[in-house]
Formats: sequence, structure tokens, C-alpha cells
Amino acid sequence: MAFHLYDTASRQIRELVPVVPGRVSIYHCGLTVQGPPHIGHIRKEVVFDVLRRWLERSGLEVSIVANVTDIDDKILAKGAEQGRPWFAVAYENERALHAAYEVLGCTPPTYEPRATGVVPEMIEMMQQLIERGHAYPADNGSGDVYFDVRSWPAYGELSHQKVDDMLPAEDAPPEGKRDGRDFALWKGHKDGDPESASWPTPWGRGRPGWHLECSAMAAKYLGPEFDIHGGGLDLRFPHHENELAQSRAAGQAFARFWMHNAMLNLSGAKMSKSVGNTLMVSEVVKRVRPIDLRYYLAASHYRSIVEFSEESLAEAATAFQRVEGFVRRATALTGLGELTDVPADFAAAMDDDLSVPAALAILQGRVSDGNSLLAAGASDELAIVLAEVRSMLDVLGLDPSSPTWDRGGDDAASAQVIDSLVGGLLEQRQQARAAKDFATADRVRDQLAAAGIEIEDTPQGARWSVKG
RNA sequence: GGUGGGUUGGCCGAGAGGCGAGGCAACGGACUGCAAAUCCGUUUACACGGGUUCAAAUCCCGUACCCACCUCCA
Repeated sequence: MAFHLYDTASRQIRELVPVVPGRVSIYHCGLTVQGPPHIGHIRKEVVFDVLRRWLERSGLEVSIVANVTDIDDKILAKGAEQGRPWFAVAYENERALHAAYEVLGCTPPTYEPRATGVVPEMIEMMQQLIERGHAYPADNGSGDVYFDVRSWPAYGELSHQKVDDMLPAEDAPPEGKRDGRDFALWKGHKDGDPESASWPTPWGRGRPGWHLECSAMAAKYLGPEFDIHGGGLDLRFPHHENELAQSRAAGQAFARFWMHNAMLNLSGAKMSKSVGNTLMVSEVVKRVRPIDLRYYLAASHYRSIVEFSEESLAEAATAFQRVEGFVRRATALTGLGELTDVPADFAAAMDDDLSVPAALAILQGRVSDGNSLLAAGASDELAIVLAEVRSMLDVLGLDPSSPTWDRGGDDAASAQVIDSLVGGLLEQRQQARAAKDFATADRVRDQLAAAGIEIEDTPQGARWSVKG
């Protein structure tokens, strides 16, 4: 079965047939870097990282472009507030985003352009839109340039709304607009805004409008037609609707699929800076292992709302640790081995609009099989199950054996010291058990547990691990 | 006011006309010196009211509640 994906525009699950055979091009809206990323933002990154991994595993070459919107009202306001350049604010938060990718094992995008880097392309596109009669400079001298919504009959095709039902766009004062729904392609320079936040254009100095940025970047890096345009569901309107209108009005075919991930809610509302119910990635990973957080974020279907709670996060961590425990135990017996093909039913689930929950059910089933085999010690069959389980985990970016999840810091020398100390205690415990001195044996176990070390008694003897 | 999506067992979470996904928790059993881990088993779910059908959690109509978008937003 070939890969099928839900398309928001047509509201159908369709087979993905790439524009260029063998290669998939994806654009998804990155962050407006007005603050560090919260776990709702990073959910989107995990979703697209899983998509990329699955497509690559299916033998396709994948290009992903995710923009960084490094200029907007809030970034300018924060710069002014903090008494430093707006670009210092933007860059600091861009680095925080990269740190979040890193800690959760998300491969960075193929290209990650900044909005301020495509100003010439935006000017060119505006000129083209004005020539074609789809845009106009404001006639009130503001320096704004607007898209003429009435000139584009298809406007509303993505969010399935009629222009007359829409409320006026409030991104600019209505005086300069022909219609209240017209939206800004470009924002004229205002008194009080820093000079560094403006660029010259045929219509005066000004700065990029949000919607046009993405159209310009998508065209520059992926060409006039590409496979998938993604982003959070909250961007469907107006942002994506506007992008689609601009790019098509400029003569481009644009995205074949629109893929929107659902929101992550906290306390019944979308996690967002404006509501103030945010949990920063950098904070959460201090108390939850990053790999457990990734499992939690990846485990739900991407089109389902995730209602965040500490309980469900803890539950996800437990579920993942069962899988991880199998990988650890099996690896100890058979060695790591090579990755292999994923089971056909797992592949079918992933091909069906990235049905990770169904795929996880198959993974869990294999883990059960593997755990049963484990009792008999090493076997070829066990090695096969291990390879399959790790391959499935790899697709989800959750293979605990991957170097991604190595927590730097413990150097080989101290690891050896710990190994030898724990080994000595385990030996003492074994002797006590042999002598049926269970009080001593349990005392040793308690002592190790207090130090954060778990003991597992197996047919091959006791094994220890540091509790996660 | 307009446009979408949702409501599933103690909890999380899939499914989309007939066969009870999976996980977590709980309980029982196996294993264990006792545990832990693991395995096996058990726990008669689909918001409410109508309708269509031989058959509805799944389709249709209505009601209630929740979420998102129509302002900046992943």
C-alpha cells in the first residue's frame, strides 16, 4: 500500500503521488520566534519528524522546509521592552527552538529560512500580484500593500468559507483597504519602529507581512508546486488560506496536500502564549525524560487533540518503558544487531494517514511476543523480534539504542567504577541468598534502590540499571 | 452570526455498518525465598432522544456539552 494522507483542502484521504517521482517536498510553518517553544509547538515538530522518517523509510527522498518568522509585531515590541534589538530577541528564541529539536530527537529541517532573508522575493511577488490585478498599495500613504480578496474568486477554498461570511481582517486600519477582508502583504514603516526593521520597496519602506513570507519561502526552496504544506490547525485560516490565494494568484500551483496537526490543550484550552497556559520544552524535560515526552507526543494520532495532563504523560512514560525494557533485555542477550523491515501491518497503519496509534498496537504485540521468547534465552527468533521492534521504534524516532538518546556526561572511567561497585554488592546479595540470609539480601537490594538502581533477577542472573 | 472537529470502559486512546485495537490501573494465576520485571486470564464501553437497517459506537435527524478558526498563534 502506498502512503495515503488526509488533505484538509479536499477533506479526503488520498494517495500521495509526488510531483517529482521518488522525492517528496514538504513545507511547514515554523515558529514566530517571539518566545521559546512550548510542548504544543514541539508536538508539531515531532509529527513532521515522524512523517519524514516514515517517508524516508519508504524509500523516498524528503526535503522539508520550515521557516522561522523572525520579525513581527510582538518581536518588535519585546525588543523595545527589553531595550535590545528585535533581532536579538528573535535569534535567542530561534536557538531555543533548535535546542528543543535536539533534545527531542527531531532532525532539523532540510532548509530553515528566515522571513527577513526573502525580502527581495517578496517584493517580486507583490509586483507580480499588482500587475495581475490581485494586489494594490494602500491609497492612504501608509506604505501597506494589500491582497484584493474580491479579485480571487477561489478565496476561502481551504477553510471552506464564503468571503461574505468572514469578519474583516484586523491586521491594518480599514481606511486604506478596498474591502475589510483584504489582508496585508506588506506593512509600511511606522514612526517609532526601528529603522533596522524596514526595507526599501517601490511603495516605500516597510517590513514583511506574515502570510507573504511563507509563500515566498515555499516558492524559493520548493518551486511553484510541491507536495505537502503543513502546520498547526490554528493556521488554516487566515494564514494558510492567504498563502494559497497569493501563490495561486501569482500563477503557482502550490501545495497538493494540506496537512494540519491538531492542537495540544492544557486546562481545556489550546496551549498558547496569549492564554498563558504554556509548558516550555526546556522546563518539562527537566522532570520527564525527553524520550518519554516524545513518546507521549507521538503516540496520539496527529489529527486528534491532545488534552495534556501529568497523569497521561506519566502513563505514556510507563507504557514506553515496557517497550524499552524489552529492547534492553533482548539486546543484552542477542546483541544490538541490524535494523530490518517493519512488519507489514505496521507499515499499513503508517501508510494510512500516519496511524501511529494502530502502529503502536502492533509494536506492543511484538514486544509481548519478544518478552515471552526472552525466558528461553538468546535465540534467532528473539533477535528477529528485537530487530523488528527497534525498526518500528526507529520510524517513530524512539529507538532507545539510538545515539540520539545518549545522555552525555557519564565518562567511561566513572561508568566502570560504578559497574564494579554495583557488581560487588550484587555478588554479596547473591551469596546471602545462597545462604538463605534473606534479610541481608533484601538490605542490599534496598540500599541499591535508594541509590536509584533497580535490580532485575533473570535466569541469567541479576542485572541492574539506573532508574530513569 | 459563519466554518470545521469532537463526546468510547476506572483512566489514556484507536476504530467508522456485522467479528470487543492497544496501553495504563485493578484483581486472579504462573514465575520468585519475598519482590521487581515478564507471561496468562478477568473487568459485559461507545453523550442523550428519535429514525434507517436483518444488523448502528459506526449512517440520518434533533438535543446537550467540549475544542478550534473567523484577532497574534504550531
